[in-house]
Formats: sequence, C-alpha cells, structure tokens
Amino acid sequence: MPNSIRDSLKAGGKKLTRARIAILAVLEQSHFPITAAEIHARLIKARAGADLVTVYRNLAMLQGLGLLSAIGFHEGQMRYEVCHGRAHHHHIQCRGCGKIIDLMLCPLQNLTKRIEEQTQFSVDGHALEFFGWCPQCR
Amino acid sequence: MPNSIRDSLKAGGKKLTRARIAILAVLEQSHFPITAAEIHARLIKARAGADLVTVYRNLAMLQGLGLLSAIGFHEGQMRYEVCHGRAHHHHIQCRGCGKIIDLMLCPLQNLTKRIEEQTQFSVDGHALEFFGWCPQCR
DNA sequence: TGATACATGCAAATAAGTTGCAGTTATGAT
DNA sequence: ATCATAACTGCAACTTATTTGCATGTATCA
Ligand SMILES: [Mn+2]
Ligand SMILES: [Mn+2]
Ligand SMILES: [Zn+2]
Ligand SMILES: [Zn+2]
Repeated sequence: MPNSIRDSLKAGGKKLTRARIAILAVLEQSHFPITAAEIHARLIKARAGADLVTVYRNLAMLQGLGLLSAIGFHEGQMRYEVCHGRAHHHHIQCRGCGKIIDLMLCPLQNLTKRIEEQTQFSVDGHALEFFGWCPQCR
Repeated sequence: MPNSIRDSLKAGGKKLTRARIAILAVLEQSHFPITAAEIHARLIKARAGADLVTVYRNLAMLQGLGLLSAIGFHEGQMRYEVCHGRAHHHHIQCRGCGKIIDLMLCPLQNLTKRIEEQTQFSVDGHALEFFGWCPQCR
C-alpha cells in the first residue's frame, strides 16, 4: 500500500485494520472497476475473508477520503476503482460480456467553464462512460 | 401524444392503454428525468393511478422501443426521460438539492471514432452527467 | 499495558426493481 | 356489434443491492 494512502487514512483518523488492508489490496490490484460483491469474493479466495458489510463500509469511507471513485454502468450495482495516484480517466463497457476497459482520456476538462457560465452552477465533477461491443462479442 | 409515438407503439405491437397513455403524458410533461416512484406519484395526483409495477414495465418497454432513455445520477435509482423527438443532450445535478437541468450539448460525437480505433470496440452509446452546486445551494 | 475511539460481524431492515399468476382490456377480424 | 386473442394490469411475493443497530473485538497512542 502506497505511503500516501497510509497518510490519508491516518489524517482521517482511520485505523490500518486487517480487513481494510486486504480490501485496499484487492482494489489496487484490479485493472478495472469492481463491485462490492466481487471484492468480497476475492477477499475470501485470498483467505482474508471480511464480511460484505465491512466491504461496503470501507468503500464508503474510502470514497469519503477521496481515495476511491464509484462508477455506475446501469447494471444495478456500483463499481469502485482506486483514483488516488492514478490519472483521471473514463471507461467503456461491452454490452455483450460486460468487459470494461480504461479510456485514458477526458474530453471534458475545458468544458467546465462554459457549463458554469450557461447554468450558474459550479461544476465539481462528472461521470462519463461509453458502451459498445468488444471484438469477441461483436 | 405525438403521432410518431403512437406509430412506434403500434409498430411494436403495443396497445394504447389508459395507464400507458398517462405514463407517457407524465414523462412528456417533465422537463428533467424523473424516477419510477415520481411518475407513480404524479399518476395518483392526476387521478390516473396505475400500479408502480405497471410503471416499471412500461418504462422497460418504452426503453426497448427507443422512446425513453434511462439516466443514473448515483442516487440509488434510475431516472427516465423521453428521448424521442428531443435533441441528444446531457444533464447537471446539484449535489445539494438534487436539482437537474438540461445541458443542450454533447462533446462526444466526434470522439467515437478515436475510441473505436484505440479499443477495437464498436461504440454505440455513452452516459455523461455533470455534478456541482446550484446558485441556491452554493 | 491500558484506555478508548474506531472497526467488525451478524442479523435485521430498507429500498429498488422483478416475476408469477389470475383476471382485464384493447384491437382487429368476423 | 361481437368475438377471439394477445397484450396488459394489479397484487403479492420475490430478488438483490445496500444500510443500520448493536454487541464484541482491535489498532493506536499515551
Ligand atoms: Mn479505470
Ligand atoms: Mn433532459
Ligand atoms: Zn473526465
Ligand atoms: Zn452525448
């Protein structure tokens, strides 16, 4: 676990528990956003079993610290990905098999000012996901 | 109800029922995406009460015909908006009061080709929502 | 080694959305 | 108009994701 994550936890008065370390390890090893249930399953496989409710509570806490981002693909559940220390990016999901891959781009950075002028909102985030068909499912 | 919607329904072998007409009326009158529960509440107010499950079934059917789009703001429920006959656009939601307003823009149209080259996926849709604070909540 | 605030597990609750089924209705053909 | 039929509806029950209450356990720091 990166020292900067340790520091964020400490700064937030959070403890370095066995379950929390294992959950973060699973998240850091995943190359795409995963669900709470998937995290739970990987914890069990890694003999670091933690209750599903502990997974949910840690996901909420880590989001609160800004270390994780939650992503919705309209699947009926959320997916989570470490954002700390990674470049801002987006994803595309295959409508056939559900495969998700990173898109290391963001076409929205310089749009914010225009939206703020048009709407009088202050913009502080966005969600962007693409959908389509992967080569295997096409 | 526009004739083009009537036609889509007929083409899909769907009937013009009292509940369906009322649900479509609620959707067409809303200026922002609404939830199934909100549609249900408005039906009751309009003395056109239909069961919530009928609302869900009609929402799924209308999406299948391409007349509605479903939008997720990470609120734990979906929102639905008529897309038929309206220009493609996106939304911004206030993190304070939940207010949603239209953004009549889309910065993604010409990005598709680039993503298809990079990923080998064929891209057929995207979800884009902005978040921020409205003037009242700021 | 304590004290204590934070964290966990289990069970129960909540909430969105779905499904089975029996009865109802729109539709278009007679 | 009446009829046959496929589509539709309401109700109850179900599924699944996520949250909450509470008693017990543990990391941290003095
Ligand atoms: Mn990613
Ligand atoms: Mn809109
Ligand atoms: Zn972005
Ligand atoms: Zn768009």
